[in-house]
Amino acid sequence: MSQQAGTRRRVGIADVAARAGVSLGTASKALNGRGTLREETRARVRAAADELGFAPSTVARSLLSGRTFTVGIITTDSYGRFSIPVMRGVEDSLGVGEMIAFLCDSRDDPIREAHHLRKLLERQVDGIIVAGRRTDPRPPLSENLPVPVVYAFAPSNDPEDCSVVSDERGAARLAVEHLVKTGRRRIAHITGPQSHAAARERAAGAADALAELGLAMAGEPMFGSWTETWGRFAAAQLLRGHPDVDGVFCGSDVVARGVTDGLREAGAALPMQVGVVGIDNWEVIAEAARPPLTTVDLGLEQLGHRAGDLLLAAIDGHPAPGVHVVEGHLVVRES
Amino acid sequence: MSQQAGTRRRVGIADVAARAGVSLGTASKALNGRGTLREETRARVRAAADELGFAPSTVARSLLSGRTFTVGIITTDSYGRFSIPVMRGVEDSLGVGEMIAFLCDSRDDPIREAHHLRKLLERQVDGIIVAGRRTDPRPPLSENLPVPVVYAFAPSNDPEDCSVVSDERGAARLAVEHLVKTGRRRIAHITGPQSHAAARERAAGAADALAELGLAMAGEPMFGSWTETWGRFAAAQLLRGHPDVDGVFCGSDVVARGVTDGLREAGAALPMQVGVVGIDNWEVIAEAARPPLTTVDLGLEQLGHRAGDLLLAAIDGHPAPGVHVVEGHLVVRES
DNA sequence: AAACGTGGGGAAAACGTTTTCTTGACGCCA
DNA sequence: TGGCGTCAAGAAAACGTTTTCCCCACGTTT
Repeated sequence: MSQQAGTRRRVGIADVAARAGVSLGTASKALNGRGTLREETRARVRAAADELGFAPSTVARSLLSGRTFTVGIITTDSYGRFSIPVMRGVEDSLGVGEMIAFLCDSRDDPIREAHHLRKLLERQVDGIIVAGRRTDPRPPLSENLPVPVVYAFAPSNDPEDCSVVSDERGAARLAVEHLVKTGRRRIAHITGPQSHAAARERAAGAADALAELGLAMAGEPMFGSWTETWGRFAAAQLLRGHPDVDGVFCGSDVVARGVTDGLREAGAALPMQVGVVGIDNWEVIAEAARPPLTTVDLGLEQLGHRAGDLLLAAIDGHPAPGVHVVEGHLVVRES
Repeated sequence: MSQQAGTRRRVGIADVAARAGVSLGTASKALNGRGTLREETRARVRAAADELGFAPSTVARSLLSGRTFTVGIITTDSYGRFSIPVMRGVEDSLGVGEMIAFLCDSRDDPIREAHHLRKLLERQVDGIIVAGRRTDPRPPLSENLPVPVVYAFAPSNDPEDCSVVSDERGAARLAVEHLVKTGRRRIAHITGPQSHAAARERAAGAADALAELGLAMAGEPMFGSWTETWGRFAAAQLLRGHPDVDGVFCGSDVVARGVTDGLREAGAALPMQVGVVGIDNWEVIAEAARPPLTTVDLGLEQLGHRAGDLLLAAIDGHPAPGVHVVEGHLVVRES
């Protein structure tokens, strides 16, 4: 139990072998369940390992096997609302395979990204996940990498790469269908900047869903920014142009929150007169809104989990190139 | 340039040596600037390495040196508002030392934490950073670890450990002083649950600062929860009990945002009649408030950076046990 | 001219595992 | 009784570096 006072050397498998009175190789086999050994011998080795608190060096093991059981996660926004749940899902998925992840924050800087990539390859990671903060497609990491790569949230613009994305159009459809189901008929759309693929996709999805239900959107989609300020402003403007609007689908929870405030302060009764639905399920925003926001959860954690699973499969030699879509789900609150 | 079509083996230093016509050891010395070699030889080896795209295997290097140039970050809330900037700072600090971090999310579960710890030690990390999501002291990771540990944000309750914390009382002081400087005299405090050390410390700091300025707090500190709903409710109640209040220091931006809404809707003119200051500088909250929130930034990224620096120093044999405090700074907006 | 120092570079050990190959003992069958 | 198959375990190679030790050739000094 007690450590020798002097140099505290790492206890290696050689120490275990010596204590159990067997050779080095035998100890290895005993601990890994390989080879043919007497059960009594195995037990003796295991006991010795326990007594010494032996933990095998992953480094030595990696050197031999060429596998490190590590992956790299390169994220463009560590701060982000989006990459965090994705990372959480990834970690969850990797954990079952006894893998562990290196975290690299590229901060949207290609130079930092290249630097991180080099570091990861030097460390011989078994695979890499690239998590973006916007849904817009991004250029691939590099050509001819020696390890598999999975793009999460922000897909690669090479369709041969493996990407996992959220179902933006489906999310818009869920939101619109909820509004219609709750009796809304004159539905407007207030969202973020048109330069963002997410805003465009959600607008298109909403238009499609409305059309299929035989409805027309109340006015054109209102593109602006992902801010509450824009939501408030747009809501007031909307009410002036379309006083009879009874539903607003917003491109994000932040916008939706601004919209609820804008509508309420312009005299609309929420949720009776106008229903509002957002996207993101960002709880600190959605729950504090008045009324608390009904919203679509994009399932980012599942997305990350899926990305991890796909990467593990690719590492095991079963790559699944192409774009994989993860569905979201509606979270009904009071708006 | 072009790869041989067959097995794509990793290019090792042996390949470089062969190409440069020198021995393995010489190649190593040339690339690492060790030993005494002719400059011409060094250049030849470097050229060969470049042509082959040689990248040394960190794994092999680690095996020999016993150092891996990796650290583990164990965080109790990957989702979190708090650990993210901390991690960002840590990564920043480590990057200059060519180190890289493993990310482990313990989700506040001691079992997961122990599991992650084991994984990290197996991988022979050079050090560990533990990042919490609350400022309350936490039990140390484990006794007698073979690597240095630095606690960030949530300190260890063993004062012999190395912890880095934010200056909660100082932050409260900054907020109160700002209110006083802008002419407020009847200042109240609305904050989160008394069970949180952060709420208690900030309240104590505010009381101290007011006392030093010869003022008394308007009423007792109002403890509640870290929500907007509580902020709104408390603001209305405050105005009933102390109609002449002209400043509110809030324990967080979320609470402060609720307070601004509550005050405004109770008829107070902001920021003329009542000044409000928060803590956190959570931009999405603070900037969307009306008026945009003046708040104290706790300097979490610097905190993380500091933690990284301290860990690197400890790894280099210069530990600095004890509690290290990082100062925040005021961010003046319009409230 | 012999001894010595030094610059330049090679050979081999070391790190801690896993895995393959080999060896020895024993039992069974002819 | 001899040969063969099998079970158990040891010996050694392998992974890709770094580093120590050693050697050789050359120039300098006495």
